[in-house]
Amino acid sequence: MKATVAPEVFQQKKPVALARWLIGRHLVRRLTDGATEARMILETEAYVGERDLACHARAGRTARTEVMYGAGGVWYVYLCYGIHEMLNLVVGPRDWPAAVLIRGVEGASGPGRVTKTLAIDRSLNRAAADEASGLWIEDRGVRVPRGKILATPRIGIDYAGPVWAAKPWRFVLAGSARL
DNA sequence: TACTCGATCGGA
DNA sequence: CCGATCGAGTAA
Repeated sequence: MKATVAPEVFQQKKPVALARWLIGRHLVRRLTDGATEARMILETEAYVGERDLACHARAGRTARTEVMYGAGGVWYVYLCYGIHEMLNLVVGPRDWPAAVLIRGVEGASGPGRVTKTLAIDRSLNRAAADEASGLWIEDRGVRVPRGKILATPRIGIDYAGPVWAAKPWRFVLAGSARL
């Protein structure tokens, strides 16, 4: 079983639920030589709207965050620490900024490693999550029991303050990453 | 235009 | 524990 996930799925106003649901789905990349590589998603984080002080959209609409204000189903890729490309999937309806950070896939733990491993960079920013862009999500029928998905606070966002830093919006397939 | 600080990682 | 490395956001 293999099915590209339709963009509408990511337009639901449920970033946290979508972040959890993405665990067990596959991130699929088509390389320049035409070959495709699919890796199961093992770790994600949800960033939820302008109120969420950990979310880039806390600053409102800017050149960088504009992509998050579009309808879900497109990629938001940005450079972090001047070194690492971070891959996010924009989620939620139009004018409601939210995204899910892909923090880990099979064989690559950590957001910077995910992008490096799959040759993902800012050229994919604002691109649709479909086969035409060369990077998309598939549901290959893997069933992940709810109890196998752990929820923890998000990583590296202490600047957001104790309330937002404590939100359990990071999801990890049990045993696939450190807590 | 100047300055600050990262949704991280690898090496000491 | 620390340095790398650069662009977005903010203040001026």
